[in-house]
Amino acid sequence: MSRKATIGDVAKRAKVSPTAVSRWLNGGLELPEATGARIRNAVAALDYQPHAQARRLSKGKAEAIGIVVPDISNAFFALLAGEAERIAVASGHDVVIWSSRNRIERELACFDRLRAGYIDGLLLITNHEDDGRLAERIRSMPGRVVIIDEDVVGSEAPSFFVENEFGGYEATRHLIEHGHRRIAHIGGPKGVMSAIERARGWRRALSEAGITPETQWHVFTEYEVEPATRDAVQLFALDPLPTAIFAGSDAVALGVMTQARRRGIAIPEDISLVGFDGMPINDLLGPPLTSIAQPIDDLGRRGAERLLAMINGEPFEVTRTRLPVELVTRASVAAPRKEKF
Amino acid sequence: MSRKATIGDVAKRAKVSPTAVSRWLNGGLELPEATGARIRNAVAALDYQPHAQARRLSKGKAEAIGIVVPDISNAFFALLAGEAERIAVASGHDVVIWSSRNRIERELACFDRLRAGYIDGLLLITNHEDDGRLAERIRSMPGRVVIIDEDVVGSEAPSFFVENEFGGYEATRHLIEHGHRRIAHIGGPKGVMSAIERARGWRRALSEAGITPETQWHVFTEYEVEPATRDAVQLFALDPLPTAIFAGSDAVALGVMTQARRRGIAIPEDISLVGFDGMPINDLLGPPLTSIAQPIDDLGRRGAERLLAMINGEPFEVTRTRLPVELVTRASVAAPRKEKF
DNA sequence: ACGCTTTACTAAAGCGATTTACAACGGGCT
DNA sequence: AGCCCGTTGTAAATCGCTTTAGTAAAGCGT
Repeated sequence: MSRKATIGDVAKRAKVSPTAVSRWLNGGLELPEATGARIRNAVAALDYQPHAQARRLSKGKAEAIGIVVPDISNAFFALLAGEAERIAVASGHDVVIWSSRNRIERELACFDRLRAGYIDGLLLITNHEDDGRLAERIRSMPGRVVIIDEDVVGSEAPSFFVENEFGGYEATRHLIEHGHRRIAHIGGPKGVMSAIERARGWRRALSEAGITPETQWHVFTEYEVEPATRDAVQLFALDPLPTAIFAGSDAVALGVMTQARRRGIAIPEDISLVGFDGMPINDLLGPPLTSIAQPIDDLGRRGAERLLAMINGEPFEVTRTRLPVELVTRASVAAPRKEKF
Repeated sequence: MSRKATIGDVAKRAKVSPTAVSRWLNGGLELPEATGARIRNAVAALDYQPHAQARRLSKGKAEAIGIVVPDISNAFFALLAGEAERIAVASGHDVVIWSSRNRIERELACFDRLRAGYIDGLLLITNHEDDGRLAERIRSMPGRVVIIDEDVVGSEAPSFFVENEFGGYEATRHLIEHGHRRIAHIGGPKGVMSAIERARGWRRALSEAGITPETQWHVFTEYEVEPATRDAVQLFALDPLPTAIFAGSDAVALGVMTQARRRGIAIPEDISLVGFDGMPINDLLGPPLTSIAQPIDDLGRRGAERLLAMINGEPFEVTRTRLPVELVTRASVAAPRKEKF
């Protein structure tokens, strides 16, 4: 196998200078048809492709963006990343995906990649509370970072969230309308914006209905199935049991379902359940899961578009966009059992 | 914000040559503690990081691998890619993920990236029949490609598959043992190895039980929920209905479930169902889905390990490894209803 | 005091593109 | 004839790092 053709080889074959080839290929030089044809033929004959690294070094651009997600094998993030990837690839950028596994060191490492020029910009999706280091890194790279889905307190970057408070409110309203009053909430970690806001919506709906939640009705967990399964135990230890549960994400709802199944508690007959995310699979769960649907595609798309625009020179501006959510009713909610007094 | 520090700045500050800095940092030069400390301090003071593109150009390595999946937002591929990513990152490589959306042009484009040096190696996961172009590209880049999960006919590369035939056989045996005899199969596309092998296992099990499948019992679809939902219609048009269905993947089984639900057909009471993949979510479906579990993590891990080893100079060798599968029984299989004659 | 080895580094040549600045040439105008 | 200008290019610098091939100085044995 012969060495890969370089621009010099093409130039030699087309009997012009490398400069001419480069400029002609990149559209910076008009040449008579005959010369153009010679270059075109040489490129074809040698199957020439500009060397990625050399080009990047010269241009000072990586033509790539990074996406940091807590875990790419989580369907929600896979969906989000998939959409962002689609947008980025369409505009000629490569996409490097990192699973941070919620380790802040891994997230910080991605910023090193950014500084080192591996990528031109970063789409950041976190899942946990920042200790200040992330925010500092984000501020240090203005115009290079877009935040999606979950806030990083004190950061300054364009960000795209959903209406978490309203979603929590709607979910809880829906349960109240079905006659529930003992409505527990198992949500994301303390200190995380989405968890705080969703819980706030839950409280507001309860309060409007004249219900005062007991402290133990609110359980904190992580937005993953395993931890949620573990922490859901606290819900099932309540006496009396809640008649309904608002889960802070669909993954958390999956944890609740797992735990309910283990204990022979039927959903929705014994306990009603509402999730948050609106994953496509919800339709097929047992039972199909009522959930607050997020516009996942929009989050990914708009985040990616904004990042690419900034990379291409759109002025840096700190915006915080809220995208709407929507209640999707399925079969995991029913009226509570009649209680005996 | 000042310009990023270069190796020259570090050298100046540490009062040595750039060569010394480079070699010392890369472990190619032993220096007295005092000099080392000066460099270390300079690096820290300037917050120096080697420029990614320059380093790559110099070394002739991208320190990155690519992963091509049909669709990253499909949970199976997300799981696979996630595991491969973990391995690659652990060895200091970046991971570029492409969703091919089963368009062969997009897959070919990834090979251009490989040739252009954007990445050092490619982990290829396809889902469809090749027209020969993929195989040719793979052959043209020996030692740079590893194939996972699905064969590319005529390619020459290390590959990791699962025991599809045995899986199909086991799934069908399981149904036969429950008393089923009218067992249909809806599987992946014609011409795709996994689909052919799984169907072969299905046929063998039937044949051993003295059952001759009718032609219409075998429906072809794609390994995605949407197409499977559409094509499952053919199964429900059969008269008499099959009492059991072996689906070629869990996504296909999801399609069957969707269609059954629409028609008010109960699983497993009216029809039993077995899937293939063993996705974690199967536990929580309605009903929990019996399935042939693939060692997804192993596929991703071993594929990535092999690719990295080849990049690091392990001799190129065409191997085809088969990983074992395992029947995981859940609630989607029951005995067939008694028939009236 | 001489040559040899070891220590502690460095100069300069790449890597393969892009880009800036400039040059040769022919033709039209005055 | 001399000048200008558009066309058709080219030479050389640059991006920031790695790496090959050395060199200067110190140490050491005899």
